[in-house]
Amino acid sequence: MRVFLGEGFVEDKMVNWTARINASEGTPFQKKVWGAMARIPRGKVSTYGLVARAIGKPKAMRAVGYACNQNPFAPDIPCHRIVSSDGTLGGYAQGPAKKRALLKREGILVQEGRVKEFESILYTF
DNA sequence: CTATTGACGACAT
DNA sequence: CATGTCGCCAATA
Repeated sequence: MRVFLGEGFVEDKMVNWTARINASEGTPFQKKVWGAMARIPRGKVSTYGLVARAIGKPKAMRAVGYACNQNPFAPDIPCHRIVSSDGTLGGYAQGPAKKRALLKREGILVQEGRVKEFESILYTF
């Protein structure tokens, strides 16, 4: 099944976020980031750089981080599943403990600041 | 317009 | 493994 921009998952259910994202206050760039993030399934993680690549702006990983920080749909649009390129946790608006808790609830463990089995659960779009 | 700020990343040391 | 540097980009002041 092909997954389109704007579609994603809440829990395990596929949801189309397009209308809500478009109606939000975000800038065009932020809306693209949120739409891409929404596709990351439960149990997987991705990275700031991969999201940047997925929206056609491969060098905008820092700006992606900023857009994550502004995500008004968290945690349904799962910005907590975005981690750093080396598998370390990266930041979170509500603090690293919250990010770890959300991931743990999805079966993703963070040990010594690094996502367990990072390479094998990486979502690359 | 310029300057500054970040939930970054690649590379050097 | 741990820092530091530099490049990059969107948002903001």
